[in-house]
Amino acid sequence: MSNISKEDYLRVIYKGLEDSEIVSPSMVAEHLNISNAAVTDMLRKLTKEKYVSYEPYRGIQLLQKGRSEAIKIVRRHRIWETFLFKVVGLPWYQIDEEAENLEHSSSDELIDRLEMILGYPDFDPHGHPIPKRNGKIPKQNKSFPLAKLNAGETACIQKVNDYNKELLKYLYESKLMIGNRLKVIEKRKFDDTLVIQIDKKQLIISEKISKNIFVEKIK
Amino acid sequence: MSNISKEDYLRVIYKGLEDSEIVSPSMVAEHLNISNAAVTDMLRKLTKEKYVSYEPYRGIQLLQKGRSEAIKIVRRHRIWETFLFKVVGLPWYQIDEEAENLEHSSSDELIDRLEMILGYPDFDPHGHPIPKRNGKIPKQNKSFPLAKLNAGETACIQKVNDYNKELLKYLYESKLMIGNRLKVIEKRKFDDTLVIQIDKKQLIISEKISKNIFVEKIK
DNA sequence: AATAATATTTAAGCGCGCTTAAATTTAAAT
DNA sequence: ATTTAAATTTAAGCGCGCTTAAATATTATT
Repeated sequence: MSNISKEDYLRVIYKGLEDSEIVSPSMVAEHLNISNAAVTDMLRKLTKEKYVSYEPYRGIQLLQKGRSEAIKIVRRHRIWETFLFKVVGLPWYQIDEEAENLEHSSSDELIDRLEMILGYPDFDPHGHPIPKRNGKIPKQNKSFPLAKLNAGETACIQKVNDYNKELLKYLYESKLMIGNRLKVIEKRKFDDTLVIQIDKKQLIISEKISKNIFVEKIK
Repeated sequence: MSNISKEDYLRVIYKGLEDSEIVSPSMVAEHLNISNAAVTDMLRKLTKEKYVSYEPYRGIQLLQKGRSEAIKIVRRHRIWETFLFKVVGLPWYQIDEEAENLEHSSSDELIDRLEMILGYPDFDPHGHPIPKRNGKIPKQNKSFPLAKLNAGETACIQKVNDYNKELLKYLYESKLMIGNRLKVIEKRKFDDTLVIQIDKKQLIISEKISKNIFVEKIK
């Protein structure tokens, strides 16, 4: 991988904060595939320039400047993902990778046009909200990892983590996609492996996968 | 401007060779807005890696490796330009700038899909041929700069140089676009300023502009 | 409370693509 | 042929984002 920019750091930090309270340097390093030392370096710069605040072992926080910058980048990323999926027709599991490259090379005007062509969508193909031009973020129902569902419960897939292409490919092939409904048949005590029913087929899902799928309960 | 890559150098060299026999380091420097010394540096690398051959004051030549690489980049660039114009709807004078950024961030698969969506066009919106996936380049009729046309002659605009956004904007506003027909009413001896007729209106065009417009004679 | 494991920072260094200023080469003009 | 102008290269240096290895700080374990 070539050069990682400030934008990548901010995106990863922002996405990290979407899921968990605390985002540590090592998490960032892992997502960007770089060394911890590199993250320390960049955090110093981002701190100096008031993008983030940071205390060792207490996690990274986005300051106003960093948050609004990150939202712009996430907006670009998710609009590209949606466009690549709906208009260009790239496969569901490939759009994240491609958008990651394009997001750094697009003017605001281009992004706005893509958004218009798409009809101002609220969510991207992986179920994540697309920030609006003014920074507003579409609201989503409360959701939780599929891993926490119990036997007998039914739910609907709201979003999935797109950290890993292989995971996405697996989900795609198993039809574990946004909006689909599923039911937990069995939850194995020891390793939290789930047996679920989706689309009239049964599927066995490890905890490593199910924790990346976020669902809403169905009343 | 941030970092210029090998790809930019190769694209500029290739495009330079489309128009003139000799491409010098200083021409490259000017087009990329960097110093001559930077070009010297990069030429050393490109020569060492067998992309180009080069003799001072005799111009830069593309070797096989460099030529095929350059063709790929030009292909990406021109497909993006066409897509941005026809599908996204960005203005004619803005697509070059935008494509210059996107061309470095696109997989071959993405480019191939865009090309398919466009219906495998032979030429981009500025009239330049789009190399095919296999490297083949659509043939064009012989053309020459509008500046060389004489009073009374009629011609058709085949392509325009897209080096400069302001130039393109001017051409756009004057309807000096691809395929349009024009007639030279008068050619002023001293400075080669042209008076032309296009679309029933008369236009006065300096030599600095007319040398960037390439036309075909109409029989 | 002492020790082990983990997270983070520091230090030194590297490759890249750029810069400016000075030196050199080639081409053009007289 | 000599001078002048223009193009090119060399030299020194810089900022960036990365690396690895070693040092240090925090948290977890016993």
